[in-house]
Amino acid sequence: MIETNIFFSALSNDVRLRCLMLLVEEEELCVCEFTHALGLAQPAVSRHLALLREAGIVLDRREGLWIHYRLHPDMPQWALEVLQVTAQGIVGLSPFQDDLKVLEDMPNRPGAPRCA
Amino acid sequence: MIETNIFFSALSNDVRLRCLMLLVEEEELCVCEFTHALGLAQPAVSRHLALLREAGIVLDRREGLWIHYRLHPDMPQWALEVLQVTAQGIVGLSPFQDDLKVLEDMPNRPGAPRCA
DNA sequence: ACGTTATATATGGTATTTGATATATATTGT
DNA sequence: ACAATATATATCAAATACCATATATAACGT
Repeated sequence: MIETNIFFSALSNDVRLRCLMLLVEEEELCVCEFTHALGLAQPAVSRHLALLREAGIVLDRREGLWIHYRLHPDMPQWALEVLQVTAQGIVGLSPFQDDLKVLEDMPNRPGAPRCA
Repeated sequence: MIETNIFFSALSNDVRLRCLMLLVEEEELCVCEFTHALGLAQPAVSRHLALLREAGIVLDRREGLWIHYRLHPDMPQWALEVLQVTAQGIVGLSPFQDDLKVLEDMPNRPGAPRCA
């Protein structure tokens, strides 16, 4: 990822920022976990994740039917720090706080790293 | 400032991000310094600064004919950290690096805190 | 090969953002 | 009161982003 305007416009949408805040906390998530946590329709989530992927902010990995997303390991250090600093600042606020709670209560999570 | 989408969409424009990166380094600048450093028309700069003001990211202060802008002191800590981390990451790249150099070489700067 | 599940892409309508240009406001000096 | 300077706002066309809905793809089990 190179262009700062693409990076920040990616963060400027609520749905995408909520997805990223979840990824800062949760390491790796599949689409069904995002749709469950955010309470949004699958095409909406998928389209926003596609934009994050094209921006180089997330990386996807297919495993059977599931596609797992995580923060892109090649993201510049400053961009990762922006995400982490933002998460520290807003993770206690709505709707981000609720998203995490809903995700943790989700039944039958696919890969489910247990949330400490 | 409260809404994350307003904050990040403010940063998603090149002109505004360049203004903010200058403010992270320079403390306080007036409009003529922005227009000189960025090489843009006054109305363009003024409108972008207005947007930053409405978003609560900068604060303006009139002194005679000049209007000085600085980072808003009431900005949430995490937002300020986002700006600082971003500056550390990109201040060495174009066009941000050049903006600073052009500003330092500007003749007859108004308040001009000398740049260390 | 067929159905099912998980995810992706396409489409169209509407709203927002942008850049360029013109005009307005506010302050100072005379 | 007038001119000059610094800055702000208004306007409009073009581009972009957004949401909702419909459709397509890809992998798996039978």
